[in-house]
Amino acid sequence: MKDGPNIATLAALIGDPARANILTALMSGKALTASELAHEAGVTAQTASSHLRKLEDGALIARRQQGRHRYFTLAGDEVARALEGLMGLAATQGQLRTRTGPKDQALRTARVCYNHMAGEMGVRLYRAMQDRGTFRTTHSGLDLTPEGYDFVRDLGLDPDGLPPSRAPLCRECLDWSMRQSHLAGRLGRALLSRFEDLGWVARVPDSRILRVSRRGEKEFGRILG
Amino acid sequence: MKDGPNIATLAALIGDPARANILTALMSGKALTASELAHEAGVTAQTASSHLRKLEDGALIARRQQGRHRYFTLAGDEVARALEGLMGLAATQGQLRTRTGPKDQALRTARVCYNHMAGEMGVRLYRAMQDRGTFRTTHSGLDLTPEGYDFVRDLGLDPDGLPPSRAPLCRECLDWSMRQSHLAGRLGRALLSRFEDLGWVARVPDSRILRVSRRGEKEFGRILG
DNA sequence: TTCATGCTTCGACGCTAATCGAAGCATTGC
DNA sequence: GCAATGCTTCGATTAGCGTCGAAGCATGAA
Repeated sequence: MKDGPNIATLAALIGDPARANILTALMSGKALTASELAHEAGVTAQTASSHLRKLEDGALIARRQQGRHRYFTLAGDEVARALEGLMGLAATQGQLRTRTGPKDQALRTARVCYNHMAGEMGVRLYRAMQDRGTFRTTHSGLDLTPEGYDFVRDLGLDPDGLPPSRAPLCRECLDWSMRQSHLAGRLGRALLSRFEDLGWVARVPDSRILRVSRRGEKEFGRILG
Repeated sequence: MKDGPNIATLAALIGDPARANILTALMSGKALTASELAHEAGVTAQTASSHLRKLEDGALIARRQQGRHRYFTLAGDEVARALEGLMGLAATQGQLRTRTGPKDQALRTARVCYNHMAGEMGVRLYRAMQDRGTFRTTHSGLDLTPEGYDFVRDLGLDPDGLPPSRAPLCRECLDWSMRQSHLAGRLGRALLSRFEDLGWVARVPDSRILRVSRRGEKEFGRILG
């Protein structure tokens, strides 16, 4: 048999604890330096350097030199999606790192998934948008209806004016904590960015947790009906 | 940081070549014996036994004793989905096992993805169904429209009479070769089964390849317009 | 230039885990 | 009961890889 793509080397690459920690840290969407990642992974700089090299060779992360720092990010959307997939499976098996502490609860409420919003807030928002007829499925994927355009414009975003990229405008992303989809794609990214600008949510430093402000609570409550 | 589920142990479990081969073989959806899997993985029976034990402890596969044979299957939908996700990422990186040989081509045309149809045929079918307005998105996921019910009934299936399970009726599954979605879920499973009964497609032994019969070509051509 | 910072390379150590031969249990068939 | 088949357990070997100390190399600051 041995059909299909070779997943062994890829999975082995993710399968080391230090590298998994690095990748998880990069799921915040931020670019982090080698030293920061070494600290996240709990290993020395030398060891981290070796891991980063392997991850880069495996095309899971990308590097960007800036001065004497080297910033690393996930190589792309595809990588983030596969990682979220693994997290989803791990979560169903109770393989949670922390035994549902307060931090875990905060993660489930709202968090960053690479560059869009995930967790309960993300899923509820996506559901509310669906119930308003924001989306339609076409053969090329998820698309905005005219009502959807209005909804997005009301939030102060122009769907046609988003920064172009290879990624689709709308895409579903399976949420590991909710076991339902939330919104990803260029629109998902733009929405999170917009919510931050509006001060509805704020990133907690050194974490993927999103803190929802009082104002955010109110505004989301209005949108979610 | 160290937020979220522990993906390292899970990925490490998948990351061994022998175990990856075993899991890939089980993606055919069939239940295979320990000896068959040992052969697929290219290791001796003892080694395979050790791997199977680990996979079972990791809740990736399930065993079923039958006489003096032990049959193994994937533990569920979730596992198949995560594996397909990894294959998707691996495929984008050109990590194909066989360098696009004839076998690879056949896999891309039509194959089994756990229990539903994937590859070009699967994606084209799903697209055609979408263009006919077969589906609508609700907050609980993908659902059939009245037109969708008619479409499925015309194929000789009763959507309400499908075998019950925890899995949703309709679900998207990202196709690693096409980079687009095909249909999974209980309906996806029922459709593949129906196509086999009708003789439109047939499984190639010891492989995930689906061979489309002449009659199948004609009928699919009719459906796909 | 000189020093400090950030990262990488080299080399050596240690440990985990994959592998298989041989033996041990079950289950089935005769 | 006895032999054959299918699978697992045990034990020993081996190879690979993660790890870190020490040194090397850039870049930027003083």
